[in-house]
Amino acid sequence: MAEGTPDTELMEKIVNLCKRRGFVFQSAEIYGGFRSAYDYGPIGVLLLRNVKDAWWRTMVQLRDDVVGLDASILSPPAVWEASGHLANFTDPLVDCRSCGSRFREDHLEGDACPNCGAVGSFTEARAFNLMFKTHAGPVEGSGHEVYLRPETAQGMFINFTNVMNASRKKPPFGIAQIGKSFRNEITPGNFVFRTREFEQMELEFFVPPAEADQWYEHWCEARLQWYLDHGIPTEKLRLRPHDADELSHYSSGTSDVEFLFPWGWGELEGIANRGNYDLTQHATHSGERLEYFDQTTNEHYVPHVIEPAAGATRSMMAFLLAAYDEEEVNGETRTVLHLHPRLAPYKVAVLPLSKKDTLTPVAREVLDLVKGRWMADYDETQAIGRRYRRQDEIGTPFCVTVDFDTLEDRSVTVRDRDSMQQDRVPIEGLMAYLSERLP
RNA sequence: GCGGGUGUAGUUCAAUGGUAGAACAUCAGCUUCCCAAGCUGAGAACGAGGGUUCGAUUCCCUUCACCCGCUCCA
Repeated sequence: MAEGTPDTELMEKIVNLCKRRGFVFQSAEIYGGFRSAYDYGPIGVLLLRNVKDAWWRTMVQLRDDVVGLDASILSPPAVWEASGHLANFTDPLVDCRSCGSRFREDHLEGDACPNCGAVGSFTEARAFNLMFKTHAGPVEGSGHEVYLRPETAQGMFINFTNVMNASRKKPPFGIAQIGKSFRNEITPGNFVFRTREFEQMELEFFVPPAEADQWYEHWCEARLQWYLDHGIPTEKLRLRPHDADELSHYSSGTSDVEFLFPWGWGELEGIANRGNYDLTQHATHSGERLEYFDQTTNEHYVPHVIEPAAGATRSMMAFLLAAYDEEEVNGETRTVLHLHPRLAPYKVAVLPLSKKDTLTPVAREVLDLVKGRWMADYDETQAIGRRYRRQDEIGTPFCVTVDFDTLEDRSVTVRDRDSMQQDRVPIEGLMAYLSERLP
């Protein structure tokens, strides 16, 4: 597929699969649907959770210099005044009175409408703030306004000293958070790629100012590698440094991790060198000192921040797209998700060869054995081949089949999703067999 | 929000101003059944609201949603 040519066929297949098998549903579908909101079904919630768990494992569990946080979604205006979001997180929009087209004022060059060519036809610019505003308490009015956070990052900044004191960490160290954020996007779209309610996986990594550049490089490499390690092929992934005129108001350097979606390259994650902007802003506005005192040099300093900020929901979509495959098997098409085992919704499916009562007790015994350790599915309806296909379609790495020989030899057939190879394994050795092959 | 397109079972498609068909999928039954097998049977749809009409899934209006552009950035 040539770059820039939308592969709508693949997109439709993924959207259908999501609906059919229970990954993703349109929100409020029975009421005609609610724009830009999606519900994650029985399989989708597992996949999304596995993406988040994989991130947390890499970023928190396996590091001794990162701790976690779960900050509130509702927050007072002061936070967003300090962060700059009230002033800067807006799009100045103008309409052309002549043809009705709408543009961002800061993207226009000159006074003539790019659409119809009318000169001087623009309305006054209206500031469109992307933050959702609501009211706390019983009285609606100014003074009771609160915002839904448009990013999780500010939670880490305003808890900087709390976390540092409680965890006894010192720079370089990071605070990680996974959670929902909300942006009143003018134009959501591309399925779950851009939605008004979405989930982020963010790290704020606080470093001595002199080390900022090297940590920025570190995180760019580390984050790119994370996607490769979890199954995104190298030709569909790239790191793209921002041009100077693309940089956010706070950033002195930003690179995006981008995935080649069916409609073109799209951002999965932004890694930003934010300098000391955030801590300085909050220190100024709150009057609190947000600094670190280095005992070895006897100096106070405001740490610089490197921020890898990833989208959980759009990453999930990227993993789905990358894993999707159709293979010819005996003249039939096999739809299979080659998901990384860590991300697969179910790790194991237990399939009694026949629905006959004689096999059910053993099959249940095997299921009970496995499900204490891994998410497992159980399927006994219709032909065995069909059941293999069902599991292939949702990316289950291993199918365990209980047959009539099992009653005699206490062994089961374990079938590998990718190679379609089968091994005969004693039930007593099944957990050890699977442990060698599953995370 | 603007321009263009599209809304019919779970999915993909038919047909029609007068009782909406199919395929695949799903469910039940039969089959000692290891790669979407076969046979029998079942459930299941005109996005929502209004109008025109004796009668609207079909024509008109409104609305909601999706897709393609403008835009956006996790």
